[in-house]
Amino acid sequence: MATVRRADALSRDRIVAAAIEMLDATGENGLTFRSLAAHLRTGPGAIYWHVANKDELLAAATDAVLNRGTPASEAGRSPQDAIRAIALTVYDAVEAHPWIGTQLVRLASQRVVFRVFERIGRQVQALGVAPGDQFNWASALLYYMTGVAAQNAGLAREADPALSRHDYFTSVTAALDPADFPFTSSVAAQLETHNDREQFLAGIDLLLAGITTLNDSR
Amino acid sequence: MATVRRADALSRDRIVAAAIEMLDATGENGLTFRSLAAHLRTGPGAIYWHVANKDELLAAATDAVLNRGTPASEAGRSPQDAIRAIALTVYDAVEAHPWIGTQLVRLASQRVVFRVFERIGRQVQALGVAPGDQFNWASALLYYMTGVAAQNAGLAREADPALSRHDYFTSVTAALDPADFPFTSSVAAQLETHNDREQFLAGIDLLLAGITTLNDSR
DNA sequence: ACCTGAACACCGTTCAAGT
DNA sequence: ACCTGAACACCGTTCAAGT
Repeated sequence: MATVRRADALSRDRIVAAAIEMLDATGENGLTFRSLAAHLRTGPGAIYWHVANKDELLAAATDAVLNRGTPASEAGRSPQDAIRAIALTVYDAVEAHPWIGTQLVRLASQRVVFRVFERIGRQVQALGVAPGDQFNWASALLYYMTGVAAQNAGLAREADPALSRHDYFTSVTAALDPADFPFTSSVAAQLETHNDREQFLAGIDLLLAGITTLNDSR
Repeated sequence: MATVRRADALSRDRIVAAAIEMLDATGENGLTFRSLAAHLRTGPGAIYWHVANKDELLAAATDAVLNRGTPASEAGRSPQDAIRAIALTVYDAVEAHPWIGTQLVRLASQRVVFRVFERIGRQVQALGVAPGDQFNWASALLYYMTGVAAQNAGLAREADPALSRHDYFTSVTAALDPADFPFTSSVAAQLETHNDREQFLAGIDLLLAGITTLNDSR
C-alpha cells in the first residue's frame, strides 16, 4: 500500500523544483531556507526532512537542470561535433541558469561534473587520442568549459543584470589606462558586436585543433 | 607634516596582510570580520574605516598575492614560453593560496584578472595572431586558467585537506559505476602518478598548439 | 581622524513539540 | 512519518559614542 499524502505534501522533487524557480528568479543570493520555506508555505525546518543541507540542495538543483531533456545522441556525428554539442549543452544551461556556474566548481556537484567528463572523454577516445593524453586533454576541455561557466556565473551574480556582457566589458576596459593596457584597449576598440556564445565555441575549436595537431605529431 | 600614528595603528596594508595570513591558515571560511578584528586586537567596526566591505578586502588580498615579487620579464623568450610562464605564475599562486581561485571569478577582482589578460594578450599578438582572433584566443587561455584555479579552490575549500587531489580523484571515481563511466574508470585505473601542475601545462600546450595550427591555416 | 563595541538584520541549522 | 516554528550560533555591516 502506498503512503497516503496530502496533495500539497512536500517532497524532495517539489523542494528542488521550487529552489530552481527561486534561483532563476532572484539569483543565488535570493535563495534562503526561510524564503524557500515561505514559498512552499511551511517552516524552514520542514525542508531538512527531505534534504540534508543547502549544499545538497544546490547540487540537486544543478543536477536536475543539467539533466533536463534527453541528452542528444552522439551517434552519426564526428567526435568534434559531438564535443561541440556537449559543450554547448553546458554553456546554454549556464546561460539559462547562471547560478549553475558557481556550483560546477563545488564538491557537492562533482557527480554531475563527472558525467560531463565521461561524455567528453568518450569523444576524446573516438578521436583516436593516445591513452597517455586522454586524461589530460579531456580535463583541458572540461576546465575550459567550467572556467567560462564560473566567470559567467560570477558576473551574473554580482553585475547589473541590465548590462550585457558586451557593455560590461567595455565599461570595465574604459576604466583602464590605455598606456598600461595597450592590448586590452586595442581589443576593446575593435569590439563592435561580440557574441559570447561564438567566443565560447572559438575556445573549444582551439582545443580541438590542438588535439588534432598534437595527435598527428605523435 | 605627516600624521602621527601609534606603532600598532591600523592601516589598509596591515589589514590586508592579516587577512591573507588568516585565509592561508584557515581557508576562505575562516576569515570573518570578527576573527580578523580579534587578530588585529580591535573591534570589527574599525576595519570598515580602511576597507569598504568584505568583497573589497578579498579583492585587495587577491591583488596583493598575485602581484608579489617582480613580474618575470617576458624579454628573451618565445611568446609560447612567456605564456607558459604567465600561466604558471597564476597556477602557483593558487596552489599557495587556494582561496584566490574563487576570487578570480568575482566582479571585485576583475582588475587583477584584466592584468593577466593584458599580459597574455600581448604574447598572443607576439605570436602573429590575426587581429580578429586575438580577443577570442587570449580569452580562451584566460578562461582555461581561471577554470583550473576555480576547481582547485573549490576542492581546497571543501575537501579534506589531508587528501591529495590524486587521492580525491580516485576516491570519487571509485564511487562511480564502471558500466556507466567506462572512460572515467579506465582513466582512473591507469592513473599511477598524476601531477596536477603538468596536467595544467598540458592544457596550455594544447591551446598553444591550436593557436599555431589555426594561425597557419588562415 | 580614527577606533570601539553594542546592536541590527540577517543567515544555516537544530530540535522539542506537535499531527 | 512528516511538519512546525522558536531558538541557537553564527554572519556582514552600521553607528553612536568615545579618544
